Amino acid sequence: MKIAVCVPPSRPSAGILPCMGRACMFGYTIGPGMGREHGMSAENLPTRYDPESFESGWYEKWEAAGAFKPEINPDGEPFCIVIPPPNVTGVLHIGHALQFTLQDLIIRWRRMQGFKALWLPGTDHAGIATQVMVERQLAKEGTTRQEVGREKFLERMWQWKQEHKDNISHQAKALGASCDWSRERFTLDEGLSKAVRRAFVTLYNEGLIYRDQRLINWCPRCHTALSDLEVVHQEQHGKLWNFAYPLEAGGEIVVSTTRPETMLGDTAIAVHPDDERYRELVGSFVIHPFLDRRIPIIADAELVDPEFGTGAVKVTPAHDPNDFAVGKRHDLEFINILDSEGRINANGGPFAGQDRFEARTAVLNALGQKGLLRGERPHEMSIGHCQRCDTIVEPFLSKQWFVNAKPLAEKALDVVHNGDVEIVPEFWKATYDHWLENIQDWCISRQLWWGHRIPAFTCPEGHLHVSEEIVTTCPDCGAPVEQDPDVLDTWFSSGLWPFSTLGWPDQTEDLATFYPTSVLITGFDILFFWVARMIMMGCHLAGDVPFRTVHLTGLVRDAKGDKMSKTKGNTIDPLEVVDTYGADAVRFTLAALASPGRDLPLDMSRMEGYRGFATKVWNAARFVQMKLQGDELPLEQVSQLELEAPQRWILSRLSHTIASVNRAWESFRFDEGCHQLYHFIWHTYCDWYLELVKTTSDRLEVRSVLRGALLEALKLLHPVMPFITEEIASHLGHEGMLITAPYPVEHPAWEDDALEADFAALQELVGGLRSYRALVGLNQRQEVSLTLVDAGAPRAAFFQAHAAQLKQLAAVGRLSAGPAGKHAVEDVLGGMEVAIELPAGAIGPGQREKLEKQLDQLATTRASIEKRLSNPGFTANAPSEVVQGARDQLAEVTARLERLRRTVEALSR
RNA sequence: GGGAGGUUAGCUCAGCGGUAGAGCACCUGCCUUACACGCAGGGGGUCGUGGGUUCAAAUCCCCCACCUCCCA
Repeated sequence: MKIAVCVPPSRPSAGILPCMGRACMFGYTIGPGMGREHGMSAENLPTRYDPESFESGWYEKWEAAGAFKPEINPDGEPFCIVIPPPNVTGVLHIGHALQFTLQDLIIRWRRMQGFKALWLPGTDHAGIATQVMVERQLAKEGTTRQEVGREKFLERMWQWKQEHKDNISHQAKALGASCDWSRERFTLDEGLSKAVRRAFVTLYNEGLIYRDQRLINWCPRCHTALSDLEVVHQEQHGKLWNFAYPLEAGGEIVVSTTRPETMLGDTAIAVHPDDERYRELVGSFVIHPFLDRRIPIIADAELVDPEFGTGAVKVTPAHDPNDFAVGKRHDLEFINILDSEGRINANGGPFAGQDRFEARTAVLNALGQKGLLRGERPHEMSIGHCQRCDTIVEPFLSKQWFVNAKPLAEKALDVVHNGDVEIVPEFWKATYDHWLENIQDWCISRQLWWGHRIPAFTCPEGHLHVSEEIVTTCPDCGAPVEQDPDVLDTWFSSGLWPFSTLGWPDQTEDLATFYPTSVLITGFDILFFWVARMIMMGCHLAGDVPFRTVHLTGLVRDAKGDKMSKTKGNTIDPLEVVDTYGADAVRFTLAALASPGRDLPLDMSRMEGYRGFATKVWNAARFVQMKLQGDELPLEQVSQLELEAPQRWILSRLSHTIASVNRAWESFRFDEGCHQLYHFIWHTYCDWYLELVKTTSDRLEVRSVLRGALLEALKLLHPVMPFITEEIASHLGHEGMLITAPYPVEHPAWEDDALEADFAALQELVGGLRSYRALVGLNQRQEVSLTLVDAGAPRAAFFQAHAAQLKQLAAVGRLSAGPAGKHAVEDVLGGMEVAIELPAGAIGPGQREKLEKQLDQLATTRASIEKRLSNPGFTANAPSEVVQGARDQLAEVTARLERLRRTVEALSR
């Protein structure tokens, strides 16, 4: 294959229409005075569309040409997308393929429009998730990370990261992702780590990051704190137990609990202050049945609902968020009864060493033995699980680092309200607002090894120093210091991604050029985790919003609409479907299914259908190629000649299509753009235009339009189907690659509504003729005679002039004007009265029945229009064009009714 | 409990104030020299229920039902 490396023309800055005068616009390099011949050197397109044979080749050519780098359009306006970095946890799934497709579509479109377009790729270290993977690997080898040691363990992590990162890049390339790999980033890169340290220190110095002993979510499996967002609440059938605490003064008080084992940490019993039943007891004490402890009875209106259970509540400040607040309010003792594994610690007395669930049973048994159990009943409750390993999380008292999120959230709310950041689809704003308005402080420290080490240093004296640079000795006392062993929440570094990847905190050229970035495309499921935090961090640290627009996509689901998951086994491997259907079909399918704000039920039959579309394009191109002689003119030249109607018509349709496709991309209506492309190429260009010109395709201007319109359509399609469009264009003698060709722009001069109306009439006439042919079972090629009854009608001349096309499209053997023949079917088609001469006896009783059914339908239609028109309110209030439309329609229906009735009557004789 | 989205042809979804659309599936003819991953023709919907606004409502407003998701 001939490889032409495109040297892109310098173009005016983006947003401005590319110069129409430039000869290379339509792919030709035109020397002085002479169009260079094309096409003769290009090989014929193979008969079979075989995506595998050319896809990877094109990717290499694009990359070799530097087409993915923004510098390819040095003078363009900057346009930037940073990739939502896939986790290095594993391989990409079809949801990534969706997002890669949409991002690539937008970036290719903008690049072709002349923008200095950057799509910056990268991956995320995904702290817990990845560490869990490697820990599992170690477990299989019969060891643990503690045994291996921090240093060796991290080596394993980096090894894992490298393998998976390579795999991810490979998958992205197979999909055609045109990202600038020279700018690829990883969240643990030195530059990004520096950004993390700067962010941490800055926020710390501003008082927005602090360390505190608080109740956090603890995963006993991962041995780490989690943020609230990383806890997944699941409804579960539990039990509510009642048991009695003996009163110090004799008697008992019965409390209800879903977690009896926590009674080991109880430091109060709370009742409602207005509750008559317990008023006397407030201020007295109960005796702990297993531990040597007196526990006060307190009154708290906030915690206690007197209607619920017995109206008395045990209070465990160190193991329940509500109780924690009570503990603070009443200055209670905070007794931690668990260790980091979720086992009862020494504070649990006789139960020490037992797992939390064993302890539950043991405590219940012990209560039973002491005769303190007072019954149980089923209870529905919501239990928090670790997002990564599904272990039940434990509210746990622990010293952690937090971000004071409220001040950051306020700004993040502002920028969305005032439009600095646009959220698409808009309805997500409500969810975004709600979350930010109720935001809680964000626990950012993790007891993991894989991540950014917290830049905090402490000496044995307890002096704390937070510093971007490594501290070795305490500036206060000179003692050696130790760095905080913990790492930061992955989302902390992800929150910096749009600017850390561009070089922040250094004031790099990329940062100056591309920040704020233009668009973020990501799934709605990480709106809080990531999108909101990027906005908070960007506004606060980078001084501006991280992106102008965020487009939230739906989730890819299986054909039945179920969520994909490995356990269900309904996941789809992007590489596998690319192998089966070709990357272009996969991309087109995903983009066409991407209706705003909706999930994408992915049915393989859709994929097959769009592979069919790719094949259609391929075959259309083969047809065109067969007609070419090598001297075709570029579209801009040929469109200035006196063209015949079919050529002017396809250019008019093309221009309208170009306009709607651009509009669709502009508004993220990927579905709409794809449907426009599909319809134009298949149902306009192939079904009608190719058929219209089959008899005239030897002429230069016809061949030129045939080729030129196809090339324009290919450019229009290129952002969705980059490979096939590139491959075909090269075979049609297009000079230079489509990836850097100017994106088509609307040509108002080509648009001709009157002509389109004529062609719509022609299509209706052809459709009618085919219908009658099918009605009587006439072969599609068997000729019929057509009479234009009202020879003076304006459209008669148009039809007469296109007798050749009528023959080609509807096998009209003889076209005449004048009165209808005796045995003709009369009808009104394409806005004029026509008579179709069918072979004698073609219409039998069966056909007559169908015609009569048609008559009934027409009569019904007419009645409804008449009803509308007879309403004085309608004629008085409706816009005149609507009323006129109804009148025209009535006239046409009436005319058809008369003609058809005449036909049926004639048949009856 | 709070919030968001959905309910349109067998399936998956567009349309969101002026005569019900697409793709796939289905039925009937066709290998018409680009394409059977095709060509042509066709059947199929009281647009979730009930009210209201309007000359006109799938489309706007209200009530309800059911489904999905998020937050607590």
